Amino acid sequence: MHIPFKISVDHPEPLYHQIKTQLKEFIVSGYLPPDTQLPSLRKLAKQLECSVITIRRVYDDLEQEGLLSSKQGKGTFVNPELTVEREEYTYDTIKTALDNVIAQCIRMNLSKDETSRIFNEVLAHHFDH
Amino acid sequence: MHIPFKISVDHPEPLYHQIKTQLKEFIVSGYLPPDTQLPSLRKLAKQLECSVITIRRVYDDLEQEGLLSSKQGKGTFVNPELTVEREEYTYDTIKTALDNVIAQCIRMNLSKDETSRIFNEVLAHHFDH
DNA sequence: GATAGTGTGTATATAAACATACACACTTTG
DNA sequence: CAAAGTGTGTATGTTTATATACACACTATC
Repeated sequence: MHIPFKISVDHPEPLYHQIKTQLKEFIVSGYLPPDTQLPSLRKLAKQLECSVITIRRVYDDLEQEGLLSSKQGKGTFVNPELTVEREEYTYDTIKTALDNVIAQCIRMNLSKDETSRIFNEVLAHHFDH
Repeated sequence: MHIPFKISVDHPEPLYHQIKTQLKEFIVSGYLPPDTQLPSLRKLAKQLECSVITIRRVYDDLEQEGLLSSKQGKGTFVNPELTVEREEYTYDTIKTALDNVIAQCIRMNLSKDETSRIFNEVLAHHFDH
């Protein structure tokens, strides 16, 4: 299957971290429900144009955190017994991200109204098409 | 002088990049106007609890980009001849940041209304106190 | 003029991120 | 059953980020 990752090598954040964060979001949101089979290490590495080790790091980390379950010869699945506080995780994640952006706006002397204007512009662009 | 950097070692982004980005924002916004003297390498390294090399990298990079001007024995200053398209830079920077957060919201299946609600909550918290 | 403080040049070292490669054990497919 | 595909173990190597250290040239202060 193809997962719509949005990865950038120009991003200052390490690749493995970008992939891990997004994969986690797909899982927690329910986009990838429990028992869903993920692409193999080699397939995802190829899709995202990176090495198998990088993907392996992501899958290992998320297995440690209980989100994934891997079996040799079979593949890697979203943990069937996964239970997450979806709303809490979602809220905390987005709140933290917005906190950082708004701190950025303040550093750049952007007014509250300007901030809202840009936000609503970007929001409309993402949702109304 | 003391600059209100917001740096986190837990952040997945390299230190030098966090510092560079924020310093650039302070300059472009006018918070640090042209001809302002910045803290010395050693002072800022001490303030931010990192090595001189890291700060040097930031100052060197921003000097390459024309935002800073360094002179041996004197110090580092915001380039007196700095001209930036403040509004364009500000808009592009914030738009990109919000683009990424809203992509995150979509990955997590957050609705448009929920997204707006959290945004306005965080915005109020930053501006109304 | 001596001292303190400034940036600049340079070196060594460690840790993290990532690539490439090989081999093995296990499972699935034809 | 052989081949293809899966995760697991392991190794080597390169690049990036960062730390620590030293020395030098220049400027400012007392």
